[in-house]
Parts: sequence; C-alpha cells; structure tokens
Amino acid sequence: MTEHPIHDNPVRAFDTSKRPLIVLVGPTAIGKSRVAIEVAKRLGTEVLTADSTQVYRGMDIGTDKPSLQERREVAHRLIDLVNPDEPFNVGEYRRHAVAEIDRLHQEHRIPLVVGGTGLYVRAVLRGLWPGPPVDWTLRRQLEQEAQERGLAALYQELGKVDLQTARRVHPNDLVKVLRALEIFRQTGLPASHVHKQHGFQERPFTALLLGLTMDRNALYRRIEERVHVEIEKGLVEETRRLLSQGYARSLTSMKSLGYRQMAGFLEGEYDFDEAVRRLKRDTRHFAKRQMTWFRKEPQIEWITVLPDESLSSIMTRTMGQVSQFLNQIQTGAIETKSCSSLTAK
RNA sequence: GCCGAGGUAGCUCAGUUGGCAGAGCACAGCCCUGAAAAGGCUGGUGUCGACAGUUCGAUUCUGUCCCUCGGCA
Repeated sequence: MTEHPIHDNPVRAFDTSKRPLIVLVGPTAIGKSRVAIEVAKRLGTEVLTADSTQVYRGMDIGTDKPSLQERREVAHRLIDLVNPDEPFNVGEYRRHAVAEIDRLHQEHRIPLVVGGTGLYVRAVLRGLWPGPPVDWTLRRQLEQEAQERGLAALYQELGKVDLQTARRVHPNDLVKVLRALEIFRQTGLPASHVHKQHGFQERPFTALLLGLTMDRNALYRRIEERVHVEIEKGLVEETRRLLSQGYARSLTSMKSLGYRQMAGFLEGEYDFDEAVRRLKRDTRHFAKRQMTWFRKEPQIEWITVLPDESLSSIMTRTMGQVSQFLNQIQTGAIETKSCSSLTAK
C-alpha cells in the first residue's frame, strides 16, 4: 500500500446549519465499522467512534480498533485519547465528541458517530447534567467507608438524603450507590433532583439514528468468530504487554472484555481454554445488554442484517435511510419533522 | 460375562430419614446521567433411565430390565 493523504474522500459540502449528525449503533461484532467506513466514504466525512474502550492507547486488538489501512481510507476520531490508567468518563467523551462534531460542521461535513456504548451516544444526542464529575478522592473515601461499615449502611444513608434514588438503585449496586452519595456530598443536592432537572432534554443536533440488528444466534456465532480472530491477532500478547507495563487488572480499562479474561489466564487463575470460554460468554452477555439498551432508545431506524449478507446489500438499505435524511436536511423538511418528533415524549 | 460407580433442568451436579426437587453455568427479560466493554436486578415443570411391587402417597424403598463409565476376565 502506497502512502495516501488521509482525506482522499470526495469532498461534499452540506448545509450544516441544522447541525446534522448521523449515528450508527448496534451490538458488538455485528459489523458496524465496515458499514461506517463505507458511509463515511460516500459522504466524504470522518468516523467519530462512540466506544468506551477504544479511547485507551495500546488497547487495540481487544477493542477491535479499525486497522491502519482502514484509518488511511477514512479518518477515525475519538480513538487513543488516554492511557489505560488515566481516568476517563462520559463527560470527557462528550467534550471531545462535540468538539469534533463542531469542526466537521464548520467544514460543511456531516459527522458520523459510530459505536456500541449506549451512554456515550445518549450523552452526545441529549446532553448530560452539568454537575461535577467523579471526585476520586471522595470516591476512594466512600469505597473505604463501604469496606468498613458495609454497603448496606451507605445505602441506608442514601435513603435518608435521597429517597428517590435509593428506591431506584438496588442496594447491591455499589457503583451507583456511591455515585449518588458522592453527588449529594459534593453538591448538597440529591442526584434524583439534579437528574430530573436535566432529564436528557438537550437536543443539540438534528440526528439520524441507525441501528444494526441481527438474529440473536447468528450474532452469537459472529461473536465466537470475533474472539478467535482476536486470539490469532495476539490478544494474549497484547494483554501480557499491558500488564508488564504496569497496568493493573483493577483498572476499568483492564476490566474490559478480552483483557479481563486473558489477564486471569496469564496470572494462572484458569487455563487458556477457560479464558476463551469466559471471553465468549461475557461478550455474548455484553451484546445482550447493548440490545436491551438500544431497544428502548427512541427514534432508531433499525436495519436487520442477514447472517451472511454482503456489505453492498447492507449499504443499499443504509444509504436509503441516509439519502432520505440528507434530502430533509437540504430541503428543510427535517425542521418540522424533527421538531415534532424530538419534543414528543 | 463378573465386580464397582452412576443415570435428576440444554450442560455439570446436589438433594429428598418416602409428601410431585435445587445450585452453578447456559439461556431469556430488565435497570442505568462522569467506572458504562463498568456496575446491578429478575426468571427453574424437569416423563428425577424404563417397567413392576410395597405404600394413602415413590424421584426417594424393593425387584427386574436398559444405558454410560471404570476395573477384572
């Protein structure tokens, strides 16, 4: 492959005054990236990844980052933003994403957000309550308290300051109990109150939401194949390298799919076959959770992909939706449509 | 052929001093506002190998048979 400039895509100028945005979601291993690359080429735009693990540098195989070849064809953003031990969260993601979207709009291009991290996509489409992010000093303190007094005691405390959240969050859900208490200690306000005020009501963009879906069993078969491919590409070596670089298994990044299971094998907790078994299982469970999340997300145009469907066939249907959206943008028809549907609850 | 162990949920197995059975995994449904590939919740009727006997009642006890695994011939 000879060197090529990054943007050898045809340049197409769009009216971006309505802040148009195309979002492609779907469960892991369904084939989002290759569809995204095709769409991006045709629109002369870039891919903005909405993936909570691809933001980590050095975690390439397990997160299924696009290859260098693919990145030469189409620029991918929001990848490799931090090291695996640096804190990262939805808020950070949203800031980066909005900056990239703004930039593309200024270039009269339509950004293409692609990913499987539901919360990240939601934060882009509907905003995030403006309160303070995790205060890790306070969080560690709360974790310590949970150790000493028991989670039940903290849950009780939450019940006293924020009954609504306590009712909504299960007493066993450490992460959410601590976050709710943290919000109260930081702001003096109950999480339920500030969240209700925000209510994901922001609508910064005019978006087309596309969702890829597939027969469950067929998807599970693809997941198995994906796991084997990752192993062949060197997932074990990649994990070994990350561990030897000092990235602890307790890091959220290292607890993500692939690394968690391979680290267990490398540290002798179980054999290789068991690690592979677990990785397949956990990935299936993850795909299922993603489907649960996206299913209730409003306004998704679902594209059901057949088990062995060709890319061009998928593209025909995808581009059908995209062209319709572009027409609406250009003619202004979107204005009435999106306003009515976006404000409807 | 003989001896031993065993046949219970899709899988691995537990259990019932006789009152129509339960864990893990699988699988399914769900929750989520700065850890989100994280974290959490919920869901178990299955000829208890087959047939016969004892019993008010058998998956449990008895007998016969079938099957699986191991050992010995």
